[in-house]
Amino acid sequence: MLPSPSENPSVDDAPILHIDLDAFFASVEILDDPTLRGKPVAVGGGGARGVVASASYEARRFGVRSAMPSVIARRRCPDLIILPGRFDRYEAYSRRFHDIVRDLTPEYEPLGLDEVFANLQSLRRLEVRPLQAAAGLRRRIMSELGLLCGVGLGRNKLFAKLASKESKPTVVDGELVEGAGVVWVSPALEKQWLDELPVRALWGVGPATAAKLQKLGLRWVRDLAKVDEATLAGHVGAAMASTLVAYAHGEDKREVTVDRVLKSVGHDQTFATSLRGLDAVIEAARSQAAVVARALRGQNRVARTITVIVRFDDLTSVSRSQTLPFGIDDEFAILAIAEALVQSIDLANSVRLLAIHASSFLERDDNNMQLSFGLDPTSSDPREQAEAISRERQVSNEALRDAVDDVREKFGRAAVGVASELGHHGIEIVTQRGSSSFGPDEFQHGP
DNA sequence: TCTGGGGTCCTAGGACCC
DNA sequence: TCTGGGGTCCTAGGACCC
Repeated sequence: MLPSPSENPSVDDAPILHIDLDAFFASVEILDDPTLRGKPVAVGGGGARGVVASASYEARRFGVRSAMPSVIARRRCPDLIILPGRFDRYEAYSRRFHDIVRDLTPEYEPLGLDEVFANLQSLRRLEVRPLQAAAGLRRRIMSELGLLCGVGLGRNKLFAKLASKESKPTVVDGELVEGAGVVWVSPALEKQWLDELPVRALWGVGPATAAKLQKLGLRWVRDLAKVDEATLAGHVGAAMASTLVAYAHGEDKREVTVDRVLKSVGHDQTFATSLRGLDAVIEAARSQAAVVARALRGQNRVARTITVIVRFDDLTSVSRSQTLPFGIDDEFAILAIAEALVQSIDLANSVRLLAIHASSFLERDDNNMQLSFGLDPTSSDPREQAEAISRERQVSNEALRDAVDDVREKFGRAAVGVASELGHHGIEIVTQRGSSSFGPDEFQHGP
């Protein structure tokens, strides 16, 4: 599209690097099973409601793309091999990918499993040249992992990301066209790049925003550069307007953030056949609560907020959330709250998706302190330890029961027409089964 | 063609406190 | 008697990214 200058930029002209593994999930599957090489392969849900998460370039030649419904993908490519994801495997590759980036610089920020931004500025004194560093990364990722990737370089995240996209192979008329592998947006060419881009190419502009912009007659990034920000804000919100106008002028204040803090965990499940009725939904919530609890404990976090999301067959969604004065990480505690939230939702229509999310994290140790009211559960005195733990358990169960009552009071259980089924069912689950799960074995005190 | 599952961020309104 | 703003937290919904 655009000529890359033959210069060799310094870190000052190309401080930000973006690297993106090609067709990551599909490529890992092919590495693990070489008989798949050269065949159209996709990773994703193969069922009626599945979508493609990753497609090999062989599959892309048929028009298969990620986020495409599998039904459509199969129609375009009848020989498509759709594999379920093996995320443990992808995570293992991702860690090795990050290790290679870390050898270049510790100042990197992963996005998902297959992308990384890196800040090269600290390499200035080492006289590292960005183009050589990028080529070195590609060589190591190929020789050590067997994976292809594209690298973009630019003055900020905006240009680095646009450049890495440009570096990739593409499919033109069903034929694969090699990419450059490494692309640098020189500061002198920034304006030229932006002028040729549709608004949809900008980070944060999806289908909905693109449609709004289109209505305003804004189709190209160069159009956005001329628009009045206050007017735009009236249509897309203040934050979006401000970022879009900045991007259109080539400015991007986003930094490379090394240690992002996790803010929520959750589990979503789309059912092959939609669920009908409260019992079926609660049964599904039971296994989801266990998944969320495991994830929380894996992160050594407890969550104060539990959110339940239900999506109906017409794709409308409703959510209910409850914030507790204390954190939880136990599956029966999460289920007790989730169950009360589910009961507040009108389930007259069948449910295609159920999700449970946990957020507002506390450090587990802070939570223990809060719950044990000054007693030290790590005490060397076994009696104090036992009392602290039993206080914790009691407080948790009482507080949890109060929280469940809060949900019911807030939403009015009679209003949803399931009052007769409720009784103290949820609470009994908590006290009978929750007490064992709140027992001493479940607590992790100290190191 | 009919839309997953893991997340992040933004907005707007209401409650509450000072 | 009627009426302040500002700040923070919570909730519900929407949009977006990989």
